[in-house]
Amino acid sequence: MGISIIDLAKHCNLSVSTVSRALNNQYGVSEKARQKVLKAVDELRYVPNEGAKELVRKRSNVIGLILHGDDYEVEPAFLHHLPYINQVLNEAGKDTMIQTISRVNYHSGELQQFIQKRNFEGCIIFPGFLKGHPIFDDVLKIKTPVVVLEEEIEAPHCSSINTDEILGGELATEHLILSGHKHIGFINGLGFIHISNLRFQGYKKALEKHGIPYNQEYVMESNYKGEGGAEASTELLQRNPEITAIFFANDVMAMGAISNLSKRNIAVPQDISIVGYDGHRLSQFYNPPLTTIQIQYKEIGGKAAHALLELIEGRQGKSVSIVPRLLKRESVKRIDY
Amino acid sequence: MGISIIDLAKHCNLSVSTVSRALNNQYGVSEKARQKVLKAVDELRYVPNEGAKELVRKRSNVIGLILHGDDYEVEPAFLHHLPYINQVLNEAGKDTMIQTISRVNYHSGELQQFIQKRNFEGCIIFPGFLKGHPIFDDVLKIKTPVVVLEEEIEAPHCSSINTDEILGGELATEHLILSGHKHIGFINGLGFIHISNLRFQGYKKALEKHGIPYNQEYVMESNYKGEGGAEASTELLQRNPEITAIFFANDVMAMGAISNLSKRNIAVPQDISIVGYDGHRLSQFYNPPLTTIQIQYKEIGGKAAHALLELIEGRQGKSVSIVPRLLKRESVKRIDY
DNA sequence: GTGAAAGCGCTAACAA
DNA sequence: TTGTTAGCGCTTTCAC
Repeated sequence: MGISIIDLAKHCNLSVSTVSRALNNQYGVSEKARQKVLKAVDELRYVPNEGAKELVRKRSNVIGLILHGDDYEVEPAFLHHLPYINQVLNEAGKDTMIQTISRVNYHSGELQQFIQKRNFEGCIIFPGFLKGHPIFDDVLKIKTPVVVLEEEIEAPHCSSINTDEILGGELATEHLILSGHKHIGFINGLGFIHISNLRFQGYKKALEKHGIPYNQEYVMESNYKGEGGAEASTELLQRNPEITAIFFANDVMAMGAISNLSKRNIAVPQDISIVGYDGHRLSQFYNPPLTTIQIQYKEIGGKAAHALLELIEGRQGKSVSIVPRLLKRESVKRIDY
Repeated sequence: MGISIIDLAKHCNLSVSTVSRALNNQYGVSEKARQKVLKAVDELRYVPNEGAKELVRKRSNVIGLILHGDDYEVEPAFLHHLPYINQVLNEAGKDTMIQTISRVNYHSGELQQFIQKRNFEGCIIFPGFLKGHPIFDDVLKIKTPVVVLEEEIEAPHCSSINTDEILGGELATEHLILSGHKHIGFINGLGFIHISNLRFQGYKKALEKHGIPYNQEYVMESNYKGEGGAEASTELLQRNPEITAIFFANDVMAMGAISNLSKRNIAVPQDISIVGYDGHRLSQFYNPPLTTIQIQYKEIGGKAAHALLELIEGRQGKSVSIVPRLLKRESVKRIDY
């Protein structure tokens, strides 16, 4: 293990405490001593051991990033936020540690263990844990600051950052309505996932706002996967040939559906209009470029990181709502009636 | 800070060292004492402080994951490997810490600093740093085990995991040739990125193997982005209308191109055949499903993690080559001539 | 302005 | 089998 503060002190003919003070920019160090220390740091390539600091200071400067670790066949949602969050935290001088937690085999208390083990100053729980997952009970039991992404939580030591999913569903559906569509299908993701319900609510809200009767026949539940989108849309259109547009609860299902429709010579947007949800990086290069709802990953990441920093400073938790944007592209056709 | 080993010892009427031994499953502890300790751990919810262990053991159990941190407009390549690597490492009992390092403003010695600061047992350098980046010089200067992804490096304390990119380029091009294409364009990514050259070599190798003369006019360099792929393919086809197939050095450019061609009523694969590279998760749901070269992210991640674990155990570094696979889908048309 | 010394939580000699 | 103690690298009283 490299050289320690003791080596540094010897090299400078100073006491350890003086060196420590110089290193931490504290008062009560002569300019001469300070310079001597700084010079020695350079010469000896001294790097302070954060672990040792942590032990005495009782704060670690480490943030735990809690990801689910079950299967990555489906693109894990956390990947979109991760780099942005990490970058902001790093810039604020925090180090980040990834903790993979099982969605299925979680045992109560696991979160606390991870926090204590590495003495996390706070943590961020990434999307992927279902509402009602025991990890959220554990979050309420502790006092360590926690920021939860894409999930509501209320406690003084917690903040949550949520996209306004209802608005997202509404924007998507309304865009279809304003483009002249009357018979609009909705293919939702898994019903037990919270955001599915919100996006669904948005769909209904838009219909109502524009005086279009809600038809249960036009709604199907799928699985957020490409194949699922393809199957569901096939069935939906077969049963309801009058449908001219479909809103999918995520981009992947929308893509799966378009790809599949195309094989059967049903063209988008000529024969049917499609709106996705997520604003996936590749959606703009889809064929046709996909109209979708943009989730603001960078904004969410930044706000999440700052919210955590605030909690660590001692401020009260809050709930932040992020406004999604409609990205108008080419998968929707304007129709006259 | 929770309860310490001293509290535990008092609670058990045992000495700290006995408790420590019991906790670490060491010999020389009576069954009775061990049980007493284990029970107390449960009751008091004792969680050992890893930082303190680290200090005395001089090994941290922490792996540094080195990511670049400059811009994430383009999907960062590291995201694909990250969850797999992290999962294997976590399962092996290692914790992982993310360190974001600038590609542009790197100053020599930065890597060592990060390693010493948190006492990393080893680190993994993710793709994104160019060949010749000063971080690789630093890697050679240290003795801490390092695994480098998608970059060659040779030293006893280093291992590197590389996709056989030449083979990838060859497979892609050969598939086109075997489908009857003679005039095959290649749209490469940025020339100063190492993998670009390798994929290009693979392209030439396949041509040569099948006796098709290499035509420099058929090759263009773009930027790995969707718009770039669109522009380059437009120009390429304009200048060389006899081209019937294009191999793109990544999926995103291929998608950008297809989307753009489609607007101009050039259909894939009817009018032109396309092969991408990467095996992006969404490529199978593209319209049409994209024929591409699958990079084995999971395999690479797993091998990288294990390679690092081996280095930490004291074994010599090695270089692992991963074989990419051709995913035959529907963006290539078989033509007769 | 500086130094001596205690102590953070833990492991690992060494003694008993 | 158990206990005592030194010490990992650092910060922080408390004297001087």
